[in-house]
Amino acid sequence: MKESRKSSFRAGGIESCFTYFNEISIIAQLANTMFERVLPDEMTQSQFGVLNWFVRVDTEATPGRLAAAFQVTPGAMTNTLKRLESRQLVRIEADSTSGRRKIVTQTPKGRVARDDCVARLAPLLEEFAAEFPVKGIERDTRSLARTRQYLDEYRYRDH
Amino acid sequence: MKESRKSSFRAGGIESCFTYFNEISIIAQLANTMFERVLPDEMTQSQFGVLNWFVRVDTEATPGRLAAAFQVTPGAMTNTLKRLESRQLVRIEADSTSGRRKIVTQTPKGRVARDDCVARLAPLLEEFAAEFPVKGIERDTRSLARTRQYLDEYRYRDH
DNA sequence: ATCAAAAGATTTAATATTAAACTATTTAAA
DNA sequence: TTTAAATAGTTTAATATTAAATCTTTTGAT
Repeated sequence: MKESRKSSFRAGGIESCFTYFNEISIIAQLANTMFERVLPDEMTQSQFGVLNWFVRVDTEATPGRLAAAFQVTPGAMTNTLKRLESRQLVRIEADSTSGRRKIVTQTPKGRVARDDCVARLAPLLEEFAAEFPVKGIERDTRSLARTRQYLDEYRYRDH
Repeated sequence: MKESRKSSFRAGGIESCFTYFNEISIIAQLANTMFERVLPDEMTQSQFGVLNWFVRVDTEATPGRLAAAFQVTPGAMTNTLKRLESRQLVRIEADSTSGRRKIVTQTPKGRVARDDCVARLAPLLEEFAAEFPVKGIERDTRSLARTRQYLDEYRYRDH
């Protein structure tokens, strides 16, 4: 079971970047699994994400804006919103100013559900925060934000 | 369209960590989409991941070891391997030393397919590397590796 | 030696996501 | 004003993934 063998990207910079994105995607997967394990059974990450968005970003949104914010297809967002609506955690209404738009808002019940999720997530994050100095996390976050911004802009360039 | 409102995690450390994981998961999603766009149509990230694993880590593996390495369920890996096998990019054989294990290896054709993927990915990474100093990326990677390690160990603790 | 439990892999049913087709509405150019 | 193109959202068909059930083989306790 020998680990670590030579790679095949020629330049070192490329190899480093590849490893970098690799670590990021593994962390995302592990954190996702970890979070989903403590969320209520009927609540997925995507659903929580939407509920939390209404607290962190804005009080209302169109389905399209949410799809863009979470980088999923419009169809995926239709599905997520329908599930949230069926449990009355969000309200979906016609936009009076435009017949093709809809307006999504969070219901009080949705806010309660979101707060419950946050309460379940908090201990995990607290445990993590106890292990890693906040200063370092914040510095890393700033650095990650630059990468995120780069990728975000990249996808609107021509390719 | 007002962005950025107050959060609701009480402690600042928790909030910072939440933002941290949030950035990571957004990057993972964007990078994944970006990578999948340049990979050949019939090749998914998961499939490339397995092919690349054989170059980066070891020349043979059991399905279970691969499932663990990629943090997916055994069923998901069965599916991925069957698809790779159907295109003769990997070989799946019985393990002579154990009747319940199987041994997966990469075929020469699989290695060629992997090299082709790397060639397609390289320009993207090169462009990225040109924008971000390698030193910084490597420092961030070390930091991320610590987080990954923490999460990796976390899931084996009792909860 | 026997047998219960664990381990490795697969199958099944359900869900989430995507790409692509489609419907309806709005915009803007002729 | 008419109409072609663009925009917003939904639906559909296919795929990837998961959890749970199942099958087989191995391990280990007695």
